[in-house]
Amino acid sequence: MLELAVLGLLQEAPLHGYELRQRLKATLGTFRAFSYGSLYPTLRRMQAAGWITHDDGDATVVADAPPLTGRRGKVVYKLTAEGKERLAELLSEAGPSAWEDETFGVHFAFFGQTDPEVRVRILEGRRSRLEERREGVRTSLARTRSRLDRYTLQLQEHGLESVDREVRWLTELIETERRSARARPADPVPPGQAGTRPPSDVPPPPTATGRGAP
Amino acid sequence: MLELAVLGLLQEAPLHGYELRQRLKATLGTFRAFSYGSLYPTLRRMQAAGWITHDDGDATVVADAPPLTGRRGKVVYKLTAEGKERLAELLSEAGPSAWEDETFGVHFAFFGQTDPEVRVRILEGRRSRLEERREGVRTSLARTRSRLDRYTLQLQEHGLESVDREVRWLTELIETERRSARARPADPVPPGQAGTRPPSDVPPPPTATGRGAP
DNA sequence: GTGCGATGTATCGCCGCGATACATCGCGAC
DNA sequence: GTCGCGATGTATCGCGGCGATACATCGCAC
Repeated sequence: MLELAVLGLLQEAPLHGYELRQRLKATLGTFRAFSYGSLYPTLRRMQAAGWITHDDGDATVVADAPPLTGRRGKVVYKLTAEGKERLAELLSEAGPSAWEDETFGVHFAFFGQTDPEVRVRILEGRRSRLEERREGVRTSLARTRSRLDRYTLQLQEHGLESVDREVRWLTELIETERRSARARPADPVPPGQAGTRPPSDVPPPPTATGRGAP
Repeated sequence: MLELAVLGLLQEAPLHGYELRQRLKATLGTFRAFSYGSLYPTLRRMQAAGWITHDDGDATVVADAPPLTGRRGKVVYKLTAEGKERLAELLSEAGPSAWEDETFGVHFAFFGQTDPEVRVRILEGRRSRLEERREGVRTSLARTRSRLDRYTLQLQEHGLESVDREVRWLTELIETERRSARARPADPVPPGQAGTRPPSDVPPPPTATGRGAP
């Protein structure tokens, strides 16, 4: 989760912890926090796994600075070759691990680096996931509606409408993806491995954000 | 968090673990899971704290059943007097602890047992919280819009619209609360302590759910 | 020249989640 | 009539994220 986010961000440019967190907030802030309390341990884990290296800048340069004060240099992280492989692997995943509530946002944020085929499959997966849930809530709501507290009901209905909204959003996105896939054929994974391609040239931006009737 | 949810549910009726979880899903399912992995430890903690007791039903009744098979009776939990006090205390809180993302839903779900004054303050607190966040995202979006990836942008905008939607929802709810407060005066906390009252008679249900233009 | 807010690295304890294990019960298929 | 299966029921474990917190440096304003 955080792992994917970090790999995705470092793919674009080497960063140090603080900056990483800023980007995290800027990119995913609407729905996810990612405090240092998870970031640093994750970085440690990833380094141990060999996905990233820390090219720790100062420290060596200012080697004659008072070592007792614990002179701390910025620790700049960047991807290793294995890290890039790992990223490609994560980005090519199109299963539940990509469309569950907690993960979907992160995967979506890096759609720019994701294979078009995978994009569609993830979007569809999430949509049917949400549709399932919606049906569940709807029926359980129909059964218990009368017995329910006024506020509980209101909460339920607000949640239901949120889900509805996201389903509509996803449907729009899927259609857009389909359209640009049709406009750009000769893409159905000709060479060996899929998902490893970084380009992901943005398709003709179709004016985005269906500004229609909300 | 879970603590409040459990207290709130047990206030309505004694329940055992499994049932408790069902209710939890039914009441908050749209936005919160609450697996057994948190439920049982919480129940344990709450019992240790003295908020609840388990009137474990069977086990004693069928005392002659083979004890080696570990005959397990349903464990029915119910509130103690201290538990009721604790619940009242939690329900009377109208600070950030009541309107943050994770907590708001639970507090709202038990608005039926909450003092009308507190209800309004929580709703307003949440609303300004969301408005703050919205402003933050909006400006940061305005600054970086051009540099942003197509998908990141889309994600951001969808998030922003979600926040907008919730703000509108809250505004509606606040107005409704205000209206029923005006219709039912002589309520501004006449006796000693506030928030301790369980009645919370539902105000004249104003046909709910603004079925207007969505 | 001093204080304060942004930058920067890091840890700690808490809490919730998903997976899993295991036992019982009621019911329909065969 | 029994066999299995899905619902009911209690419980644990490890993982990962969160908020609070600590502490150090830097640049700038007053």
